[in-house]
Amino acid sequence: MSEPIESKPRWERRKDARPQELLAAALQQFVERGYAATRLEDVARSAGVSKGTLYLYFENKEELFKAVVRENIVSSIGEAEQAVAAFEGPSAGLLRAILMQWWEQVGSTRLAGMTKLMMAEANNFPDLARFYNEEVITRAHGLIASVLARGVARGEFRPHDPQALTPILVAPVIMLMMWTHSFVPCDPKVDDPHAFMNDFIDQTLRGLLPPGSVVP
Amino acid sequence: MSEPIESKPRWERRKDARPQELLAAALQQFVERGYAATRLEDVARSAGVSKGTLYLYFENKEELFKAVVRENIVSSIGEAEQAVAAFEGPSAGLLRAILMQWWEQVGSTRLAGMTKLMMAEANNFPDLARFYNEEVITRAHGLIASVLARGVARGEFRPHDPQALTPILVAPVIMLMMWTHSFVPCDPKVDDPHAFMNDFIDQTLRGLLPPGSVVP
Amino acid sequence: MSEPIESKPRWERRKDARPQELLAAALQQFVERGYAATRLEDVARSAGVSKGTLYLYFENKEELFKAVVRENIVSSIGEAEQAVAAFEGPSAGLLRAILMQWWEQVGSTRLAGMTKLMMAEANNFPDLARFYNEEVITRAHGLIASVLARGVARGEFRPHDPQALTPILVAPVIMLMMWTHSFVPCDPKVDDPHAFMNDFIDQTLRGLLPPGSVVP
Amino acid sequence: MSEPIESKPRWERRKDARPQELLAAALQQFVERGYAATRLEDVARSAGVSKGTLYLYFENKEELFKAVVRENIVSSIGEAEQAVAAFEGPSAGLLRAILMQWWEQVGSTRLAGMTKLMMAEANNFPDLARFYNEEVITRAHGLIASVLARGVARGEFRPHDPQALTPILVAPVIMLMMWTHSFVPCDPKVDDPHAFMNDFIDQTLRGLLPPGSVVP
DNA sequence: AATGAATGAGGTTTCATTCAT
DNA sequence: AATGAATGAAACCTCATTCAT
Repeated sequence: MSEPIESKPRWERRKDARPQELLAAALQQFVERGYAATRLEDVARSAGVSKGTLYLYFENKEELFKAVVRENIVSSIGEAEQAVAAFEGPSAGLLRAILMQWWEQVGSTRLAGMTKLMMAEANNFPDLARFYNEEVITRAHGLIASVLARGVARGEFRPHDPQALTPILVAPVIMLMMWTHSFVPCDPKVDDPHAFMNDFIDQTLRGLLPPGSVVP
Repeated sequence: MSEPIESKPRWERRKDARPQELLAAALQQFVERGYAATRLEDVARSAGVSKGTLYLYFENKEELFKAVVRENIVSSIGEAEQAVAAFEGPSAGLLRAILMQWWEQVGSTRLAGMTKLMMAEANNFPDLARFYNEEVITRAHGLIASVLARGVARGEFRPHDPQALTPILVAPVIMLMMWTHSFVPCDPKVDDPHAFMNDFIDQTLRGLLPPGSVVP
Repeated sequence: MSEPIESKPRWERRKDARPQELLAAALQQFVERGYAATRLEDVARSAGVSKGTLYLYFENKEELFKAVVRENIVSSIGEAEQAVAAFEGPSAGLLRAILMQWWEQVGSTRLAGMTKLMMAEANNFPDLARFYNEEVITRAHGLIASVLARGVARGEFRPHDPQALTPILVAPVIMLMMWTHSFVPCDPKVDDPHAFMNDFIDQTLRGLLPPGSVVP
Repeated sequence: MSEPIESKPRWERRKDARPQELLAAALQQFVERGYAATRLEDVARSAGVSKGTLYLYFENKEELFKAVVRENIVSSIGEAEQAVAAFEGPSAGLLRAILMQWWEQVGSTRLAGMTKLMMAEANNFPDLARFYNEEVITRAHGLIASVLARGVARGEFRPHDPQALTPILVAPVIMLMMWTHSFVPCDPKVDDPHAFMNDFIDQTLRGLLPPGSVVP
């Protein structure tokens, strides 16, 4: 919708550019409507080509979907991993920074739609699920867990098993993304994502206070 | 009693038992395939009846779905509301009880699939989303919020806005349900839901400690 | 199997044994909705019986329809025929009286619905059409034609072939009936049937003036 | 020209010819079976295409029907309106011409079946009825009324209200069309439509003679 | 390489008809 | 005789996929 129309004249498109344009159009449709409800005709039209052309590049709807997912899971996790490694200072700040960055770079962008898409369709596309799990989820969890472990090691967080706590800790961010792409249109219970993130981080850090400390 | 010769009737009259059987079959199919992908014929066959019979009991697919939700989920919430109203004792215990009950009656059963389904398809079925939001989400959130408010009022929880904290607090349970019906088959990161719930509740209650108290 | 070889005329079967209520209910539904759109369940409910009961009395929908038509074509034409035979006075008055009576006793009553029904379904039920044609149309036309012939014989109407003029003359009354049961709900172009009838008779009588007379 | 070996393609591309072919097939089916009873699959097969193809050209059954009406009937009325506007000479001749043309272009063709169909099914398809009333009936009536008004204005017809007389005047033509598609097969009372039309027009014009004139 | 007309299987819903009770 | 639960054959419409151009 907010995507500017490609202004290049049709006959000048380069062969190599085609698949990218198709994937971009498909991404938008899939994110907007889900897998089943996305009509290939809409994808084609939104990419400015005919339905038949899609089949020149992708065997069928399923393969197109898989290609979309693979293409768009270019995790910016790598950067985050480096940022964590280089960070100096209190772990609470690190955790806050990491989560806020996540929200800003992923959760509040179109990529959040991919997350929702994956949750919604993982069951129907097991190999995609495996792929996504390895490339994204496992690494992201590892990153969070490493921050937790750092906090524990430095005595800033209460002792706990970071691997176990990570999914719990991460859940609200993911839910916020999913919420935005599901129920918000019919009832925006969570109308201020920023406030949500702040409250969430506050509550989380309180829960991590080491024993013996006095609650502020 | 001498058994008469097996006459193998073309069909059987089971007026009273039917609705329950149909709802059970529908629940299974919906959870397994999602709303859009569930074919009424499959529901019917899985209940051992013909397609037409479904329409004797439910006006259409949407009403069938709503009936499944009402039968299984809404009723649970009703019980929980009563349990909360009748509860006496510390709010931490109440919160723990309510969340555990939720997990046991919904989260750990097939019903969890309904939650995942709704998140996945809410976008494409606004009427369903509205219904589910009103009948389930709003009521469930209200219930949790009331427990939080109770804790604040009794000085057991730190002061906060229960309406704002509820979605945050509730997120891990929902994520656990969604997880179960999406990525768990390919990588059971959360392999012990019970431990997950305990850790989650522990972390949550820690986060709710009132200011000035000493972290245990 | 127990069907006697003797082929009794269909429309004389067990007339007295048939529940009049079923036929009455069916008549109303057929007139209101037409053949195809009438649901046997509605007929049954409106007669206060179950769907199955209908099948105890009528083989199927088609036979029910035929029975309804046969039952309700009790032409009051007999009376009219006698009235015509006994009439003394100018033929214009006779024609006016006959047409007005037709409108009042048939056209403005529920029987008009039967006329429309027959026109609409004649093609799909040829034997009914034949039956209706013999019992109603032919006799009614004969009656009108006899009045025209009387007028010609007495020098009151211009010379013409009554058999040929009758369908022309009769058309507006029939159209008025059909109109009432088709387009009037969406656009009551003919909102005053009485005025319609008066204008129609006036125009008709003018058209019948004998040559040489001066138009009033 | 040597005919190439028959390759028998699964289907043929005929973009330009298709709509006409489909409309022709639809007209035939609608007239033959009625609106409700016409199955789009039959229309398709009768046009030599598949069900889906129909939907490439027409949004749904209703739009297909409207297109048939527009293509065949509405266009005729347009021509007639122009003919009336351009006509010079006595109004009796105009009226005769217009009615005869109507008979020849619509009444005596398959299109007459559409008129019958609309009368038969208007009740059950209010949208169709509204459409037909606006596009056909109102315009046709307006046309006739304008001719009557012209005759009155020129002193050729007796003074009267054209709006009121039109439905009366038009009835015999419509009845003739309906007749043809209902009872004629079982009893061709009206066996010579041309004679019918002539007698009808004669009778009508006689009825329109201005006061004081001498009946010929 | 690209098109887009054509296909046809598949989905929801309706309702005349059957038959166990 | 009466019931009404159950059936299943259509009917409309959609859309992934194919293929002649």
